[in-house]
Amino acid sequence: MATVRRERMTQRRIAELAGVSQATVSLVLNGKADTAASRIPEETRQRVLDVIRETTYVADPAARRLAGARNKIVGVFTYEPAFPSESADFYTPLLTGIEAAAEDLGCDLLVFTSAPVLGGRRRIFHETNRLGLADGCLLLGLEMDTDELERLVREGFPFVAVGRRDTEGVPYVGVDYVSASAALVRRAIDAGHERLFYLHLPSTGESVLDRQRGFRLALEDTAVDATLRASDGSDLVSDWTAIRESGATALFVESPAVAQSLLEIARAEGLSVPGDLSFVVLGEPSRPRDQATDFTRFSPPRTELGARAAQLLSRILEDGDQPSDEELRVLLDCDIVPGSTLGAPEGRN
Amino acid sequence: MATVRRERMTQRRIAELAGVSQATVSLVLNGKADTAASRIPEETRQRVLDVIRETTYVADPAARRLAGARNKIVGVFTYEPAFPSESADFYTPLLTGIEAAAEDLGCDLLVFTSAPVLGGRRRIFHETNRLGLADGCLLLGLEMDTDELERLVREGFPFVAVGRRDTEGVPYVGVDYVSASAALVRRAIDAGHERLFYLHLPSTGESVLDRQRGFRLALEDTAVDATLRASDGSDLVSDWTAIRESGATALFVESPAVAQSLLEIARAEGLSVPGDLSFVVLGEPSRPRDQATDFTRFSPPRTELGARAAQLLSRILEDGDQPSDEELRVLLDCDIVPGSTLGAPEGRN
DNA sequence: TACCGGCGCTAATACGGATTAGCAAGTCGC
DNA sequence: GCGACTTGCTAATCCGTATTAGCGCCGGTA
Repeated sequence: MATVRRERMTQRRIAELAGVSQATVSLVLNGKADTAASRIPEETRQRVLDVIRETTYVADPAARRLAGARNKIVGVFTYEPAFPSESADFYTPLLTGIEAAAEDLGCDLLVFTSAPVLGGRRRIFHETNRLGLADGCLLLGLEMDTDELERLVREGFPFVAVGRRDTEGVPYVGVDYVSASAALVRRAIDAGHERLFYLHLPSTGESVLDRQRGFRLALEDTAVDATLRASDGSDLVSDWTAIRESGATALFVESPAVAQSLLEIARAEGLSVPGDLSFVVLGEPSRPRDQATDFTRFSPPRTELGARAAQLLSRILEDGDQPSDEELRVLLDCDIVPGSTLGAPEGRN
Repeated sequence: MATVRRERMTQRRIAELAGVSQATVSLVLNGKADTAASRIPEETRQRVLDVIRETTYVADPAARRLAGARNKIVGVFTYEPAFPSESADFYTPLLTGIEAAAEDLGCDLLVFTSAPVLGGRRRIFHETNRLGLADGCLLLGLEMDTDELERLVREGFPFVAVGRRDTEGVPYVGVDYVSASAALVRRAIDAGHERLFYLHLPSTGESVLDRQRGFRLALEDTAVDATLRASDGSDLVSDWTAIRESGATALFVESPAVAQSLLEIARAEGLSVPGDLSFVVLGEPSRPRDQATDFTRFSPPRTELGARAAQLLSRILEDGDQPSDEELRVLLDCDIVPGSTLGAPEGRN
């Protein structure tokens, strides 16, 4: 026999029922200790709270937001759709961390799936963007639009990028790909390789550039020879030709999928791995198919990345102590996975 | 030399810049053809639009929402955390479909990660629930709280459950587990099995009960003997004992993980599958480990499930024609995967 | 000339909650 | 007995947008 109440509960109705004013209800709910709220006696407070409990009233978040209050809503913007299988393995661990942190912090996640694709990439700022509903925002993606980042900084909208960003004033939690890449290159050099080849992605995203930086860094002050080549994996045959012509004994590949394909080509040609050719993957294992081989590689702590980013954003949103400049730009260490595709060169050529 | 504008762009400022009133700006942006908006001449409209473009103004979603407009925000409530690996394989396909549909519909997703766990399960209604921010909500989970569903119905909050629900007035998109389960049982019977065993989950969730219903349905008017037993998989030894004592030649198991474990036990005891014992899984393949075996099973169209649910919700939210009662309660067909674990009984006992 | 209707717009208000200034009544001090 | 202070609350305002009633003006009509 439940009465159908079509009208929403509001503070005004709560106030009527409790015999107080709307302001009092609001004060009971949000009042800081040092304001008028402190002057509301326990008895009144309880009366209001009782009514709220009976009516199961909850404040309208839009109204709160409009009035300038925080809502504990964290925006999540992904530069590509997050769930489809192509990108799922990239985003899922991040989202796992973000979700866990959000749950911990009592935040909801607003996923901006509606962002339209313009110029081949999703845009944050578009005519119906709903960024403003969130208290702040997490940005995920291999590459991000510099203009948009700058605009966010300029407008003072609180956000944290997942992945290191060059853009000034952008808070981020990233992975130290420079060190991790350099460490892997040094392993190869230590194993005796003198001629390396790096097949990297054509992107100019920070993480891609960082890997190249690390790669070059490890070569400094050595006599080791290296060839770099950009490839999107669409013409593996010519990639493979270039690799063989370089005479490299150790092949670094950024894309795990490409690495797997090249490995299959190598084996098909009768090469032994790592005897004739060592493989090192400077990318993140993703789809199961690419995990068929236990590549020598690194393993970025993606779940932690997501969680740390969410926590950083939450700190930025807090009223209290603001993170220092260093705390706003965090790099996490990347584990090295020894794998089985890096060995000493057999040096028969 | 970007001037630091701390203040947000508003319609009022746009109005000043364009030399019109705030109302005009709003009308230009949202005006329906049959209202005052139709009387704004093209010239003025363009002047306003120009300013909007220059300033890259976007409306504050909170204010829009407060003023009664739709926000194109679809709430997503999961009864368990959605991303962690235990449940990822259940939720991910659903979310894939939901995300795709949401993108298509221009909606954002509000994931209620903050819902606190009370009494072993997440609660929709809690002191700080932000359901109201979304236009409507999708509910995901194996089991849902009937009281909460009833309350949603009573309050007239638009929502769609993923999975069939018994609760009256609940719109859902579910899977026809009854038919799919019955079909698998009939296959077993057709293969010559006369003694079946069904190890089902102890849950009383609709999908779990539907499988039992389908199981029993296929037995009607047959002489086939069947044993049902609830198990949460924590005591496989006694489960196994019960199975063997029943003399069943075909074993139906709801949990893929439990099925895999039992299969290993069976093989360890020297039983051949499906020769000595057929296995049929009445559950959804989830973790990779459980996909080690090509079980005879069904395969619910989970991605489609998510997409259809999102689309249904969107229709409910539309102003136009409301879905009929039948359209509010959709059951999708479930594919049967022949697999390799169901065969004719060798009947040597 | 007085009236009517359409045009182009604006003033005013509603939405629900946060916040501040301040009112009325009581208490205290002297 | 009067001011000062405290207590317990409320009125009023603001947030940014959507929407409706309606104003002033103009051309046309009777």
